[in-house]
Amino acid sequence: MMAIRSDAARSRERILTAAREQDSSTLRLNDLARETGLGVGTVYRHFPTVHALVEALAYDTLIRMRDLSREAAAEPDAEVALASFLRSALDLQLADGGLQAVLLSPDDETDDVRETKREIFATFTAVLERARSDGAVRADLTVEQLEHLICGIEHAVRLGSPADSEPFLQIMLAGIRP
Amino acid sequence: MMAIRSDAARSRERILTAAREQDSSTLRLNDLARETGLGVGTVYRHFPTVHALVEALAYDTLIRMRDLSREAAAEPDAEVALASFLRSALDLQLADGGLQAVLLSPDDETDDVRETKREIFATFTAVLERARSDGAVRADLTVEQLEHLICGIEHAVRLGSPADSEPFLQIMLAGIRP
DNA sequence: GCATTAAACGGATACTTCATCCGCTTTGTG
DNA sequence: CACAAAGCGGATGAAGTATCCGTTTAATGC
Repeated sequence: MMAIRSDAARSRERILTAAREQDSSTLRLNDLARETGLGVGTVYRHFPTVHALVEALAYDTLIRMRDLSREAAAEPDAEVALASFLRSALDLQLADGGLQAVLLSPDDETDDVRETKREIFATFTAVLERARSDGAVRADLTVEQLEHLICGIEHAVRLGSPADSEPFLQIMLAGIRP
Repeated sequence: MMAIRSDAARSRERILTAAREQDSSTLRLNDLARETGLGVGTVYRHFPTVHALVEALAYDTLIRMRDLSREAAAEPDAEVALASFLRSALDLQLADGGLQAVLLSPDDETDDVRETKREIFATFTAVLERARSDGAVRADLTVEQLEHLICGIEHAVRLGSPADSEPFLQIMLAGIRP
């Protein structure tokens, strides 16, 4: 059996490196081909769609999110745990412009991404459940709603300055209490 | 001097009518030409860009927003006035998918739109000012921040169901209190 | 009515962007 | 070193975008 070929690994890295210098919302596969000196065919074989590339770019951030989720879940105080989880999620989504799309997409390109997302959502559910039974959040709030709210806050911060991040998060945290 | 020609008025209405049947985020000027039976040149003369068309489509909603703003500002209780203003803004933005872009755009196509937006923001500023001096909202919150938060909530609601609108608004209203 | 002309109309067409296909090249293995 | 299997490249066709200009039409003045 044949391992991953060295030229393919090199091409892949060249594409990812070039893509990291761009805004994920305006990525153009043909442009990356020109910038890297690779053929368009090569770029499209590695990443058949822009979303496949965005997902590959976001994978490191996703792993970081999983790790921070675990840490948040280990926090004894349920309300602190939830706040910590939400702050991490918001910070990472602001740092990685493609993460929101990856988190919300129902179709993951790779099993690694699917499994990592699964763990993050499971942890999130547990943290919210604990906060709920402590009476620290509104009883009717679901994980999906909170996820959407974080995406909304991300959007709001992007409309203004990154400095709005913390005040907006505080407003959300204050607002979700019973 | 020549008034607006009747054929031009008819073409304009045909385009607007056809455009209203579509999602404002996926409007295609060439498609509208085909659907209306008009030439592409005609469509592009009336609306040189998609944004020009979106703005024309949103104008009625914008007028409605201005009227509801005036009503909210007439409310004696400052906190109720602010809540009323924000609820109207959210509802209208959810009803008109192009309104957010029109409100946030710094470049308005027509003077009517510019003037209407100016009045809405002036009213909004006055309502927020009054709520602030009543101690009904956080002292450091600006009009821009609140505007962005409403856009964020709109985004969050669009990610889920319209039924999330009221709970999300409640969370925001609770969160912006001191 | 009819002539005049400014304005509007239409759609061919040039330009840009997107994604595939397939002949050629490179890599790793026996 | 031969020979698959995998990867590479870029010409190319399909799709979308927007302009230009010759033709038509509506309003106005006589």
